[in-house]
Amino acid sequence: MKSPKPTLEDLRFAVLATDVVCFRIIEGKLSVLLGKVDAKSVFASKWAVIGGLISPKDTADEAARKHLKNKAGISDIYMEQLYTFSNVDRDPRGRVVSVAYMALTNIDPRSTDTNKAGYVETKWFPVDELPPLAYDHDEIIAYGLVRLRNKIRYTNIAQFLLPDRFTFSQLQSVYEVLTGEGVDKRNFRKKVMATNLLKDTGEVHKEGIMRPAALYSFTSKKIIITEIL
Amino acid sequence: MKSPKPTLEDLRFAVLATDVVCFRIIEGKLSVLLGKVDAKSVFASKWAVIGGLISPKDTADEAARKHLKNKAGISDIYMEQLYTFSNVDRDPRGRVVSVAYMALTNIDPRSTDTNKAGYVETKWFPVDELPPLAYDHDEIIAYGLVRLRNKIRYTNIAQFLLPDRFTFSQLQSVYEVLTGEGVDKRNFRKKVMATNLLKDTGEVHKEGIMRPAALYSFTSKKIIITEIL
DNA sequence: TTGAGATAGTGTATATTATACACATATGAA
DNA sequence: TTCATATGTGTATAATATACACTATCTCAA
Repeated sequence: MKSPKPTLEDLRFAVLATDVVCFRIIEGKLSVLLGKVDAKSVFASKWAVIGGLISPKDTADEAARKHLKNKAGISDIYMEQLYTFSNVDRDPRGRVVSVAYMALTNIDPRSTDTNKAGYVETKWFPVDELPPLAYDHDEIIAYGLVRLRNKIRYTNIAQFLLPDRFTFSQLQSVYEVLTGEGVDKRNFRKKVMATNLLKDTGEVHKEGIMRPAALYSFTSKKIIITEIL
Repeated sequence: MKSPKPTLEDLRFAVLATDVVCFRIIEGKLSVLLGKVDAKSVFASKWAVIGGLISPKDTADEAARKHLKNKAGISDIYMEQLYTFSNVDRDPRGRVVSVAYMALTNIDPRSTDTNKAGYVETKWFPVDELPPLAYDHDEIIAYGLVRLRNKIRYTNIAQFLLPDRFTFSQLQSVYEVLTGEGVDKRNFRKKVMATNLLKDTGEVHKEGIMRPAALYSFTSKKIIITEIL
């Protein structure tokens, strides 16, 4: 026997959320920004990636950017959609479907003008030293890691983990941290230069007692797909 | 001034849907399965990819499979999530967020045991001869096309567009249709064989008056990532 | 002023991989 | 038996990737 036709309310059963896996390389370690969950929550004292509910007037993208801004003081950041997690029991409080994003930055973009809707505390954790995580956020972070580690090889997204102008050593370091393997600097330079993704700014980077290094920048902020490594 | 705390009903504003871009190669043309929208709809006489609402007990994946089965009589098909479309006005009737999927098949898997909740008619259309489409389904199909055309180059998903056992010519044809460019059959064979994705079944394919061709199959149904073309 | 310490920057020889290319083979039908 | 049709195979050359080590530029301290 068929059940009666569902009402509109039956269909509006789910709360929509968004979660943003924000990556940054800190002292040679790929790290992710987490927020400590409020003590009143089921997941008290666990950590979660930055996120929250989507409100009626926002797209998932807009909601993701708003939560980054309100809860972590982050704006103007590279962001792309990862995957939508819809397991029925992923949130013990009820049905929550989450559209996950990945964000990349090279600095700590957090400012202090966050409202009180956020986390007890936000903090960057190296991806291989993660604390206990709330919800299915381990799965979400793992998904982001795979995406990032693949995409670095065939797109120009490395730029979002670097300052606007950077040395070849800095660029190479990003690749080594993400792939986990070292490369010969002469061969690395040849490969990267062959892609035409970089331009020499003519400026040099002076720091400490070392020989100054030429500063490069990416030619395009748009995602360009081309084999690199 | 801040608005009052939203109620649960305020947050459960969206209807969740799923849309499946189902691909199949028919007579050398990459084609997609569409359903003609009911005459009572705003999009009457337009065509849509197979999909529908997600119900409370289903994940997006489960909902996608159920709609394929109920509305197009399709089951046991390769499927992967594409992207979630959340534009506020993508459905003129109200807020509908859709989790899009891509499905691949080699035959017409439609059976006639579809219930009446479906479309006026379902039909395969070559991707470069699409009829007027409902909602943002042009965008969804375009997204699926990009995914498929990229993924064929570095995974073993070509298998889902082929029968279990296939000749090298059939395999090469899949690649040529999807990439839009021809390849030398000796070089193609070398590249594919180097990946170890295929095994010779020992059997041969006899058809018509031609020399029989050896039948191959993929060694794994699981998605394997390895450079092919 | 000179040498030590630190990182930047460069070229070549060799191995590996990709490409271009043409003919003999197996089958059924006439 | 020969014709039509699609199958199946190898090699020479070009292009690309890899391995590898020294010189250059700067600051600081002796």
